[in-house]
Amino acid sequence: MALALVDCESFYASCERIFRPDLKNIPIVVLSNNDGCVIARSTEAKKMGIGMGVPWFKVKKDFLAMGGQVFSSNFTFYGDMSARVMNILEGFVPEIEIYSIDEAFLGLDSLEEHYNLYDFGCHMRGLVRQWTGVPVRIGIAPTKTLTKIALNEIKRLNIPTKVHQISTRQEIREALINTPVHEVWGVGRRLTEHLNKAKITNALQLAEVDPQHIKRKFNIVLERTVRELRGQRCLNIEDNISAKKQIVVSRSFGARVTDLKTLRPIVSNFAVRATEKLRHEKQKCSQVSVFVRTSPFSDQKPQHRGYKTIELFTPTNDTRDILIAAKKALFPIFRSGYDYAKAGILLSRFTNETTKQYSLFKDPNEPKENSKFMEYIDQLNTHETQIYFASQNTKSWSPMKQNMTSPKYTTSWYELPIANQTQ
DNA sequence: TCTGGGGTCCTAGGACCC
DNA sequence: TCTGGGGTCCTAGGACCC
Repeated sequence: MALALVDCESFYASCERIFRPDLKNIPIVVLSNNDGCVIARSTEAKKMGIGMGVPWFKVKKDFLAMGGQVFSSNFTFYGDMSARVMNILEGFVPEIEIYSIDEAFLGLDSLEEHYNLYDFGCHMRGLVRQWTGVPVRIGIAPTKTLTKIALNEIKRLNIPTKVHQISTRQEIREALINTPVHEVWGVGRRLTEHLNKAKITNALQLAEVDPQHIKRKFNIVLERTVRELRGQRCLNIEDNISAKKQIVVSRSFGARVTDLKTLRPIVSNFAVRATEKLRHEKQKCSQVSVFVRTSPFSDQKPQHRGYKTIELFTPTNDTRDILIAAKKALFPIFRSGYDYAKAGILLSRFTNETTKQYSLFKDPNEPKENSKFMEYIDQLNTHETQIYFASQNTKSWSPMKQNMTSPKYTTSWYELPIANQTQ
């Protein structure tokens, strides 16, 4: 029984380094949209004490003064590098679950009898590194929750190969003792508080509680975690990819928005993007929600959060329908006199694109279904937007600040890295 | 001055049924 | 004045993840 968890080391920061060898050993941070928070740090930046998720403005001065290098996020590039890494992993194993942009679980049960899994891991790591430049770490263990712990052990034990397997009772026990309970996968801030009160501070203590008891005192999710820590597999490799249940497009604004005239076109842009994603998933939705909110951090200013859901009688993935619904949802929740900092749209209640369930009460005046129309627009907009809807803001997709983005090295002909340039 | 975005799962409680 | 028992479905909100 063995699974592996492969995770890319400081993924975004590592990506920025791939075509910039001059950044080797230089501290790097990557920022969220609007250059708001730090969302990735290279090892050197972590050593400097830059925390995950800290507001950039709080650490900017010190970080730059110490010679750090900063990047705005370049998700087009990271997404492409991620796909390359996953593609390689897929070639090695029969079962893979792409868990996030920088992590994948691998099912190794059928390989166990043919290979030494540790050597297998080292081999994979080497090839991923050689073919993409991305450094990965690999944790091997009987359950998903334990693979996470195996990964953490790489750091604690300072394992140079960055591959670690825990499989014997003794190895697992040793790892659990050294894992603080808040580092266990599935144990967040709230649960840590409760567990600490019950004198449970490390993973071994958690593993030794009766799972039934945990279920009664907490919930079934934590019960599964306990069983997984004991080596009982509760979570399997889910290779049944995607089938999303909701799609969200939301952004914080670079500058506060106070009037509907500015806000409406922004929300329309979100709606257009969300519906593109929906068509890409080959789904239709029958719920459209819009939210707006002020900044929770400007606590002297009046606060407002608005949220409204519109039901559609007939499931759709036609941008025109979604735009109408978005407008219907936005108008009643918007209030003048507030400085809005963020807005977003959420599509939900999906049905498969091919099934047609018409409402008994379908409005006969609703536009006729014409999927070809959206298909043509998608084709025209594949690489850059050429066709806009009238209610969109065509000048800026969302009013964002973002000044330090690296080139789209691998996805744009105009931004390819140049080799052999004189230094 | 400046604080991300996109997801999942579970549960309690309300609405409704007979 | 007195007002059952058992069930399903849905949703908002909480907690967690990266």
